[in-house]
Amino acid sequence: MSLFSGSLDASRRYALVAVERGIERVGEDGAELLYEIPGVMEAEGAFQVGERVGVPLGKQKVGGVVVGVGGTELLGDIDPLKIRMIAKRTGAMLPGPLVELAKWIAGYYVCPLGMVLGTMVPSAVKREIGRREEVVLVRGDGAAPEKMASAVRALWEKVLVLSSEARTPIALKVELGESTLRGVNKLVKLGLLREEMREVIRSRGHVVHEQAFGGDKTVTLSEEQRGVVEGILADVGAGSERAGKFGVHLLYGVTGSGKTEVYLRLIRSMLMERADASAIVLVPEIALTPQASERFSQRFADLGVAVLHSGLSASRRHSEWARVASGEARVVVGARSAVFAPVPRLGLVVVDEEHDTSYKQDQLPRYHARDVAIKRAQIEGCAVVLGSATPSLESWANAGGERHSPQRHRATEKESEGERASEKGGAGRSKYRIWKLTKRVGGGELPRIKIVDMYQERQEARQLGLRDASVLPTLRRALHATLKEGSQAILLLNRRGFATYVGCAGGAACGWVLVCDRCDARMVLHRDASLKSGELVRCHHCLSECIVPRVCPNCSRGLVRLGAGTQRVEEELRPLMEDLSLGPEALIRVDRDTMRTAQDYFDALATFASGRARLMLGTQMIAKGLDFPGVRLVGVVSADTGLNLPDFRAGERTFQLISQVSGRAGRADSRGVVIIQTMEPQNPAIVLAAEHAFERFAATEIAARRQFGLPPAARMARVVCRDEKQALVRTRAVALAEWMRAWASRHGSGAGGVKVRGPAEPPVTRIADQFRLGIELVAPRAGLVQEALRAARAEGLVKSDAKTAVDVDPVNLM
DNA sequence: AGCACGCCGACT
DNA sequence: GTCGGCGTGCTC
Repeated sequence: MSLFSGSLDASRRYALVAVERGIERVGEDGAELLYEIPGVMEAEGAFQVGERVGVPLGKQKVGGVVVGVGGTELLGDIDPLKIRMIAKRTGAMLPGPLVELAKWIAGYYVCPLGMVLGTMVPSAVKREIGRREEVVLVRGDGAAPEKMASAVRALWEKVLVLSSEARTPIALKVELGESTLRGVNKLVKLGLLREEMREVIRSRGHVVHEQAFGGDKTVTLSEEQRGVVEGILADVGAGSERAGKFGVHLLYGVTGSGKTEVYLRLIRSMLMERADASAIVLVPEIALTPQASERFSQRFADLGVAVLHSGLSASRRHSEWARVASGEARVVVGARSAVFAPVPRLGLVVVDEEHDTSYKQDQLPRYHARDVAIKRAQIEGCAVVLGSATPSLESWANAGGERHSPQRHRATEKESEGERASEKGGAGRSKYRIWKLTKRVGGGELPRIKIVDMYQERQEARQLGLRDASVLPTLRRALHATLKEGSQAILLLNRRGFATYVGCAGGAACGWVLVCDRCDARMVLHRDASLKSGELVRCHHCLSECIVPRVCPNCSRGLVRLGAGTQRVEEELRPLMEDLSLGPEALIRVDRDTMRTAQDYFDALATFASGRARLMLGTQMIAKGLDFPGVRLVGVVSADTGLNLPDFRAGERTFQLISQVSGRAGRADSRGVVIIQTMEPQNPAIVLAAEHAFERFAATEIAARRQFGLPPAARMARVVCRDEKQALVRTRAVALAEWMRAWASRHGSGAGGVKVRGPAEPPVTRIADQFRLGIELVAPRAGLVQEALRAARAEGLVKSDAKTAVDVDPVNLM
């Protein structure tokens, strides 16, 4: 407590601080706490909104961000005696627009402001990792004395030619061409140079070695690319007074059509035009490959590039953050959280592979980086470019993609026009501008995609004596031929482990299946050479592991290992590699089990790029990112893994995954081949993906979503209640759903209002001993959904605690 | 995150 | 009557 507390002094300064650890009261105001600014701190420099501070909260000290500064008027009805002093200025600072963005996120995703601000600051920055004080030399005010040794005078003359910025003694020595510090020290003694302390972020931590991939070649743009670049620049108002206008641009370009080159040109133009501006490029984490980062680093070496990938050490992360904040690095390339890069002024945002679901954070705050990027661009007044070969249906609908479609279906035409008018407030104008790249650069053709029916193929396999094979005859023959001719192949199976489950050999007669004792899910069998048994089962939900029993605990029969994951396919293909006289290194498996660190992943990609590996087998990790010119064949071992999920986006996901992985096959000089194994050869998601018919897929899918009142035709939020006691979840979920329905009927139900669905059991009803029940809110406008959630929160029915999860715009149905 | 507060069951 | 279990709410 201050010595002077009690005597209210109008000259006191206060700061509203949003503390990082959850203060529940969410809402327009009241969630932040008021602290007094100590006079001595203010004297060092005025406090600003966005400054990160340490404050006492109860008995501990916590971090928080200043969201308001003022005098006694901030006190309101708070007892002045309760107000404590800010304990520390951390030196970290969020630019004003980021604080505004945080407020929007807190409102939109219905979570505490402090939590949002807390996630905007990387933990390496909070923990001040790599922060050091070092001595630097600056030119003093004193004049050179009359009497000076000639060598010293000569040195001083050299110093006067240099710029006046501060340097470390060593740096100065090197710059002056001296071999020792002797001369520099002499100048300090004479008072010509003055010592000062400076704070630096030193990162000595290891940097992930980035293999050379041939680097960046400046290419000439195709007609199409040039049209897009010029069109977007014109829309942004480049070259005019109003350069820097907000606008969302959806760049829909087939795989290999050179979207990246378009981003590069746009960034160059925007940053040359506005010398104080920076650009942010978001990519899915897994696509943040050395190849991609090298391309940006080389092209923008003059502007400074910060690449934020998961392989960075904490100190490096901190120093990159500082470089971005200072404007030293004006191009930021990173995954989801890079949308919070503290650039001094934003000139352009690019969201590559905008449909990618990894942009949605699955923990609090559950934000979608693409949508946050759009909001940030709106706040800062700049353009956003969303790029994809398979745009999310949300973005496609926002861009009015259906109307631009050349093969619009006559059947849906009338309906969609009518609906759109009401959806877009009657104007019928699209929120985003759409730009298309329809041709591959260099004139390459899209790969030929062949669908094979797994029922038929299995029969053939049995005749050939291939029992329980996952890679069936057609794909097997193509793989054999491809490897034999010296080309490379990629095989996708979106399932880790060896077998998807373990069951009783008695089959239906017994029915026993090995399930997790803490979750309502089957356990996945993984081979593990380090164990005596050579295998274990793991729950992919709670990560618990156990040893496989020898016999069925129910009936003592033997056990069978059913369903194939990447490990089993790897084992199945080893003999094929040997047949072709290829060594073990020719086949690499890329999934979360083999790729523990970013370095492992980069090494694997480098091995494949070098041609030492000929076949890359993996999960969706291998579906995006790199271009490997040697790849002639892409195989999808089972297109059905995602198709049968109880998620209304299952078809969309499958379409995207097939399109993405197909894009890896064949480039400029040779047409690639893609073989898709499926049990549902008639499924539209697969058939249309095979025909490269995104626009037709989107049109039919959006029509279906509209019919069922699902996104993008509506907006959705989910609330999942969790509890150890099943009865308690039910009570809470039912109470919440009933309250929501009552609220909805009071606030205009029917087509224009909020619809409440559930409570309903999610696909996995129990995870880590927590029973779960979900409630869905659906409304034509996002604002309505939030209004409903906020009202429920005000009632105390919804909290962001361990027992409740609120997810606005969910991308997977948890 | 801690920690005080308070409501309810078990025991001196 | 009191002790202490833990579930709930507050921290400027």
